[in-house]
Amino acid sequence: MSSNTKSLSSTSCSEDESELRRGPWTLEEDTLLIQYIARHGEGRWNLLAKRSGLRRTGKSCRLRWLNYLKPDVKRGNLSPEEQLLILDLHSKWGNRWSKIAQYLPGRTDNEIKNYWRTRVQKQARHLKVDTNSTEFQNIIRCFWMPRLLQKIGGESSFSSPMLIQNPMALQPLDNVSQHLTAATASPSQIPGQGALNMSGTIYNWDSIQKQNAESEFCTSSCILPSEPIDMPKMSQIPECPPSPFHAILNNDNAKGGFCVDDNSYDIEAFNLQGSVSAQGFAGNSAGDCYVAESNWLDSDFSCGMWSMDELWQSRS
DNA sequence: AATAGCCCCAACCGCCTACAA
DNA sequence: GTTGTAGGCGGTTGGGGCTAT
Repeated sequence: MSSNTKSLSSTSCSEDESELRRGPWTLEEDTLLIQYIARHGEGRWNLLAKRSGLRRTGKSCRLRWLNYLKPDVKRGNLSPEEQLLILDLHSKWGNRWSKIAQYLPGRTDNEIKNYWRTRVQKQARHLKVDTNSTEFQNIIRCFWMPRLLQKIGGESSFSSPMLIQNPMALQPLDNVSQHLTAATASPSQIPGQGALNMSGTIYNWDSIQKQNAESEFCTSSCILPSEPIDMPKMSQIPECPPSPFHAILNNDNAKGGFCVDDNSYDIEAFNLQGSVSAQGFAGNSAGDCYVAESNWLDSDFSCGMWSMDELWQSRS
């Protein structure tokens, strides 16, 4: 959307020279703002608004600069890595958009917020669940995030500047490193190929992919586009491990299979066939399978493959 | 080709916090 | 301690563009 071509808001017809402008920014306004900041720097937005000649509020100027004009603002679709980060960080911090945005260079809190509302919440609506519900958290952890991981791993080389620049990002997943053939290293030591650095840990994508490839039943047929998730049943599924990294990477779970279609890593593709391998869902009772966030790594998830029917039966 | 409905995102709003006077 | 101001944050909205019919 080109905001420069938008017409001004409803006040434009009776616009007085002294009135503040609202609505979409024009090219002239953008230029004024950029030039002023180039000369005087950011900050003191109300002063900026007065002195720059812009008939805007300081708030509006700040927002326009931070969300649109700032040179390092990244445009375009979020990469799988970025989506993964958002999902993971949101599970930790909730709607702390600005905090989440700190770990995605070039992305604004507004953009992340929009992503969450338009993509993630949309899916929750379709599935008739609340985004804060356990069911939806499970779906994200057990289906969406693994898809993103697979997508990331499937790309030729993983050298995400985002993750490398933000060693604190994905910190909640630190536990995973204990179960990986991981070596700590500074970012400068990171090999160019096949390694993901999180929290100073190198994750070897080759081994990740190998494990996935070895996973039983991990074919595209596991998840078909024809049958949506049955949410009433889904809601009965015991909570799965907090992190998909665990399910995918943990050797104990190598038999498990998340089925990922390289071409549809977005949540739009969340559909299940009658039989689904959902590592971490399994267990003879909710108590068997539920593992608290703090200690899931110590628990035994090696429960093999379960069909959805088995899962439902196990819950009954 | 026309149109209705949906999607996306830039921008606004209200609230909160920090800080200076 | 109180008040005013600025900046930041999360929630919400409006409208242009896209898509399906």
